[in-house]
Amino acid sequence: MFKLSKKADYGLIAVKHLAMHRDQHACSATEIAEEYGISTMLMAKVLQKLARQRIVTAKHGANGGYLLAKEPSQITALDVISAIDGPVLITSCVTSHGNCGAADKCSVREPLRRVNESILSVLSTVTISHMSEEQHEPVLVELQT
Amino acid sequence: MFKLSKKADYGLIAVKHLAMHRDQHACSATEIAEEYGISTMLMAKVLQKLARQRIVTAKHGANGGYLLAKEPSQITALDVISAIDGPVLITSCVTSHGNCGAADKCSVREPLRRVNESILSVLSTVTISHMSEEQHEPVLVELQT
DNA sequence: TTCATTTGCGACTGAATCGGTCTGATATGC
DNA sequence: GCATATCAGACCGATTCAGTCGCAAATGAA
Repeated sequence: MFKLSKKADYGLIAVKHLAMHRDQHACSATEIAEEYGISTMLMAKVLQKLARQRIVTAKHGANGGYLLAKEPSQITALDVISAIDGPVLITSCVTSHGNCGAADKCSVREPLRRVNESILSVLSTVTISHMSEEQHEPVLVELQT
Repeated sequence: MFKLSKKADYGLIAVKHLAMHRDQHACSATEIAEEYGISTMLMAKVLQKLARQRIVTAKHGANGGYLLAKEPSQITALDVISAIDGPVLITSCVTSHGNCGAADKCSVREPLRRVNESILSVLSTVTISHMSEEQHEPVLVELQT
């Protein structure tokens, strides 16, 4: 529980890799997968999802591969994670079409919604360029308790 | 992914319920379960885990039940969640006995560790009394990017 | 002291999710 | 035309999760 899926994990690795190698050649799924010892098939799938959400752009054909579609500072961890795993919702109650049967009785829905907001805020504060930098300046995130 | 388990969810509901009924009688698992339309068996299991982690205290026997072991302001969401689901780790890499095979190659481990810290910080800032109050004062959480 | 009530704990099951694979189609450069 | 890539969806096995059951132990009340 409360864990990133491996696919999302691989997505972050891939995007960071692309960020470090940009303005160079396009990186193929195979290239990235081998670099980090990850299954080629799986990495390909992850990159496809990232491409569909326009986080990376794909170049078909020989010597093709993937390139970042935006500046690393414009891509947040949340972008990558939700591109791969769908929207980040810490409880099933929080979903737009509230399907939680006990919704009317549930007393923790609203507080959890606020916790969810805070986590989204954390994830969208961290960008790929943050993840590549060495220095780590603290940032303050406002949290509605 | 990135979702609270239902058990953790129920745990928060139960603890909040106990917070609202404290200084009254001890609440049995059955009582709480029925109040929110949750399986009695499952709620009992959840409360047992909370008792084992000394978040609630159990009273055996007839008219027994559970009571909060601490002040609601001293119980954080993180306490409840990790009592039920174990430590909160957003990736398997982050664990103490780093079992991630590609650990040495993995370039996102350190950044994700910091994101994990931030989430822990959010979860441990929100207390049960916060979740019971109506007013929601913003709190600033420091986030190491 | 007997009995109903309630917690404690581990084993178990069915369902859902997840990691990972395979196949085939399509696009592109040489 | 062929090798190299991406694209899309079906597919499977393993793990995890929600929920159940049975039995033991503690406690209060009759």
